[in-house]
Amino acid sequence: MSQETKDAVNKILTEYLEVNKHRKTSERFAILNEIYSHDGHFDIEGLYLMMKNKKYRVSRATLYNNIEILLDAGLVIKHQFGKNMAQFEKAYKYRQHDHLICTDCEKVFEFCDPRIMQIQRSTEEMLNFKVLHHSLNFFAKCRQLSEKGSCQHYKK
Amino acid sequence: MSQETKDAVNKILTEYLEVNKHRKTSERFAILNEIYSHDGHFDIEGLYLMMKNKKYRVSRATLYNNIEILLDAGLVIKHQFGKNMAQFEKAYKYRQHDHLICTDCEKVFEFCDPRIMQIQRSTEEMLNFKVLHHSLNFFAKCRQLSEKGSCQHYKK
DNA sequence: ATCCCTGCAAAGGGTTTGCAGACGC
DNA sequence: GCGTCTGCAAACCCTTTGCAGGGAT
Repeated sequence: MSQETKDAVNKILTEYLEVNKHRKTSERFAILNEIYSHDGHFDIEGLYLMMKNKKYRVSRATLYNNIEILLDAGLVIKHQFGKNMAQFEKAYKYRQHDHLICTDCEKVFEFCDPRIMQIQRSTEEMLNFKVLHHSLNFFAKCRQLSEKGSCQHYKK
Repeated sequence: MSQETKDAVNKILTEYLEVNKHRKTSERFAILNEIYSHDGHFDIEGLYLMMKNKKYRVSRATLYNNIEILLDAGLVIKHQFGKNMAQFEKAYKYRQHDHLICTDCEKVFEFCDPRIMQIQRSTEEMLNFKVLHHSLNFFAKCRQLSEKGSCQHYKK
């Protein structure tokens, strides 16, 4: 992740905190920067461990509290891929995309289809809502599994 | 829900249990019939209370166990609308549809758009998967709230 | 008669909460 | 200095699990 992007998200967070009269604590910026140092999805426990490994002193409670702020600031997106555990990913300058989850190995693939925005516009008009964000997930079986009897992309 | 539909889903469950060598217990059919006696979404706790109120003797563990069977039999669909609690709805002869969740009052609206199937087909080809099911949710703000300062459709 | 399925209660795991101390403002 | 934010641990809630008894085959 470029320094340019990190500067941009730090600025967005600063402004968000000022506008909403929240304090600019070091933890808040540390969490944001940790998130923007990695690609892909993460969960709270993983984020906690990553920061702990770097000798960063953060509590799980602070992560839970601040992920809400980052969600509200539009810097992070939350997903529920069918498990009880929430997963997140960074949102800034990350192209709009959706997910396909392998029902066999649970690996998550991304894809992008502009037609989802057309559906969104139609739905907004039909129901008289303003859509803030969406979540489209396909749960699918790998064709290699169907054809060869085993899934070729097991997680980890 | 018509008797015709109830007969049909009971038959589907019977065949599913026979094919998969599971026992045809009275609880399984009672749960199925309870689910098909209501419209809209439900969670396990709600289903438990509904059956308990009818003096039906079922345990939560049995509900959790058997909702898995109903999911696998294609008679029920599972949703995770961003809460930690899973929500379900009946699947048989219920037209394909997706959901818009009001970010203000959390009420869930349904809509139907055939273009989602086009996206599904494209994604299947691109990633070489066979999609089993999908989930599309729009999280949106009610225009009445934006314009009038209050949401007009509070839950319950 | 076998052994899968059920009910009950306890355990599990992710998330939230309460509170004392720390620190942004 | 005031009031919010943090860290810690306990509480919470939904879900899963273990086990003994019961019912389907």
